[in-house]
Amino acid sequence: MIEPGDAAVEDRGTPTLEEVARVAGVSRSTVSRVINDLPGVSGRARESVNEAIRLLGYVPNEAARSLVTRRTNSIALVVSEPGDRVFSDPFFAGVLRGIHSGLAGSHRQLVLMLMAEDGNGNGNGEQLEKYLSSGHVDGALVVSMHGDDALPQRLAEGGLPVVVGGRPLSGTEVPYVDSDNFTGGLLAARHLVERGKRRIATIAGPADMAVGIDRLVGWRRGMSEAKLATDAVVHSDFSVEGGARAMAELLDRHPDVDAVFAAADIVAVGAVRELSARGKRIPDDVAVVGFDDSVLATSVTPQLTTVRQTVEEFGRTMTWRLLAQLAGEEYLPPSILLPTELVVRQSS
Amino acid sequence: MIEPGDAAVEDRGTPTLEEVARVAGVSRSTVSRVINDLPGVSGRARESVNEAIRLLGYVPNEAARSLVTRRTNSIALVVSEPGDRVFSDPFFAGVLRGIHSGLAGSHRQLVLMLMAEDGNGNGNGEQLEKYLSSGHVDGALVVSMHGDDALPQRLAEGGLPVVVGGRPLSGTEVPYVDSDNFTGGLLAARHLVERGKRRIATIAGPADMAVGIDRLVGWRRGMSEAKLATDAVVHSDFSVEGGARAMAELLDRHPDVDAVFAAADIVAVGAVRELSARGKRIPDDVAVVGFDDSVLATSVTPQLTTVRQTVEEFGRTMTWRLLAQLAGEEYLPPSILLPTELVVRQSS
DNA sequence: CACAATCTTGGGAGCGCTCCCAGATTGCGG
DNA sequence: CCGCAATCTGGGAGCGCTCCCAAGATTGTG
Repeated sequence: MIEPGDAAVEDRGTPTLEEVARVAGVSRSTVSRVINDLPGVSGRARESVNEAIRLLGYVPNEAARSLVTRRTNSIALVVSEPGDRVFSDPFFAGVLRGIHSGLAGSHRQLVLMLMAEDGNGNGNGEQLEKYLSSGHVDGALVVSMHGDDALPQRLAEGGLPVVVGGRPLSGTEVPYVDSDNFTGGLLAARHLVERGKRRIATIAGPADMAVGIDRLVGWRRGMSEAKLATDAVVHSDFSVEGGARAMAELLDRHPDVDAVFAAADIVAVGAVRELSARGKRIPDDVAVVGFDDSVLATSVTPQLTTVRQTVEEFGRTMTWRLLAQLAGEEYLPPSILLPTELVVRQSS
Repeated sequence: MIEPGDAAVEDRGTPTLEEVARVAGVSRSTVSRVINDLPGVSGRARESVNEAIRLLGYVPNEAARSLVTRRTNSIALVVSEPGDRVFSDPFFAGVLRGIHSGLAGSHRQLVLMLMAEDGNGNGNGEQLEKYLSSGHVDGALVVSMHGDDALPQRLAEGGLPVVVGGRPLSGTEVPYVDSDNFTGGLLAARHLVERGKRRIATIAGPADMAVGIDRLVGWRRGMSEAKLATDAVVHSDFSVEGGARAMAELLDRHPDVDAVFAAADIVAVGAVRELSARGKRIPDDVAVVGFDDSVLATSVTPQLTTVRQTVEEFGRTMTWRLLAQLAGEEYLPPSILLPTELVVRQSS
């Protein structure tokens, strides 16, 4: 029996593979095999190695390992937003939780990188790109790209496995994960039609983001199905104020509006506020449908009918896709759409 | 002049120090000196090395460097919350932004680690602790510890530089950064007294968090100064509903309350909602003061008088403290309190 | 019982870098 | 013109690990 205090065990700094080998009475190679769970080790050897590891509190030196394997066991999460907006967004919180849960058990670390501008228009994008493409991480998850930033494309071309969250605007080879925003918009429109509404407006998201476009297009499809006009459209950013402003504009331009599909719950909240301010009853005068099914949906009065997307699954799926690619799996889907579903509450 | 395409430059994979040396016509050592900005290199040598680096697109291999220097150039951000709550919290978003900005130019990466439980009560805390104390990161920032988790203490004892965000409940040697919550509470109380209020209540934060206790104690101090009673106290979690419930309880128990200091804006929002529901006018019947000066403060009606804490500075200060410690600076303050100030708006 | 096939094991080489030390070069006063 | 310090440069060793290959141990088979 080996005990701490044995001459063989005594030691100064962090234990190395070599010392584990000495204590276990085997060679470096054998210890390495045990650690990496490789075959070709007798039960006896395996046991004494594990015992020695426990005894010494040995933890492999990642740097040394990384140096030879050319893997870093870390992946980057690139967030290309000023930070404030993203991080206070419940959507992002859910995605992050999903990523974390998707990473559990994979023995990989998450390196967080914000793409920021320093106020002089100088971003850290170049530096970030260099870092990412230099083998510091095994892969990257990129979320909330606006417009058609070609960063993911360039990274992928540089040989780095990349998965994008949210459909990129410009067609690209880079795999992405997204909610089925089109179907979500479609469901919202159909639902409002079924409710007997005929003058259905929408407050769409930003016109330069796929998430805005896709939901709008889905809504249009639903309207066309019912042979209804699709002219009551206003774009807004994702904020309460934006939603309120957009609602006001809609009411001014189309006083006969009897329903509105807002591209996000937060926008719907603004719309509800404006409607209430104008004395419109919800849903009788104007029905409202949101998108996201975030906490907001159930914390306003009336509670929102909304299109649910499973944000946590979003993050988990991105992670899964990336890890699968890293593992060299074949026939992986280039992109993945996650289902959305309608949740009916009081506002419609 | 060296050109890409020269025989000396041609190459297969990622360039190494050695190749840069060859191209530049100097030795490994000289290149290393240039890269690490060490003295003792002639201008001529330095130039040709830089030229070669540019030419080859050389980026140092962090693993190799880390292996010998025993530094990783990365620090951990440990968040010990279920994730959802923290990440959707604007406070945390600001802190994260501050950390990021504090890290800018330091050439260090942020490794994000969530302390999560898997629903069976099994956390990843042990694994996380092992990882952190095994030299995978140079230091750690730990935020939102609840109660008196001894993780930071243990990490610090293990030799890892640690800075905690928010005063730990139990006394500890670990340096921390916090807002001056005591003074914040004091300012709020004094302000309400000055406004002529005499029956001033408080909705305090959780009794097991320093942030809750300190603000409460500050309020008590302010009340004592004015010789006012400090019995109208109710604790609440940081949520709108909690705030509303707490306000209801206060009104039931002390119908004569004419002012309330809420330990957070989000709680104040709940209080405002409850007050409005009961037909109380703000600030005439009951004045309200919040804490944080988050976006909430200005997005409710009436806009909140609140105690401002500079969240971004919070994160930046944590980072600074950690980096300074890593740099071996002496006479560093064990803990740092950031000033809070009163922002008067409509609710008081 | 000899020999092949299989399973285990150990040692060497080398990943790309930093750091130390010794050697080469230069400057300058005696 | 030499000596000695100051400046600059190069090579070796080694960080802790993985991976390859050869050698040893064990088992099976004619």
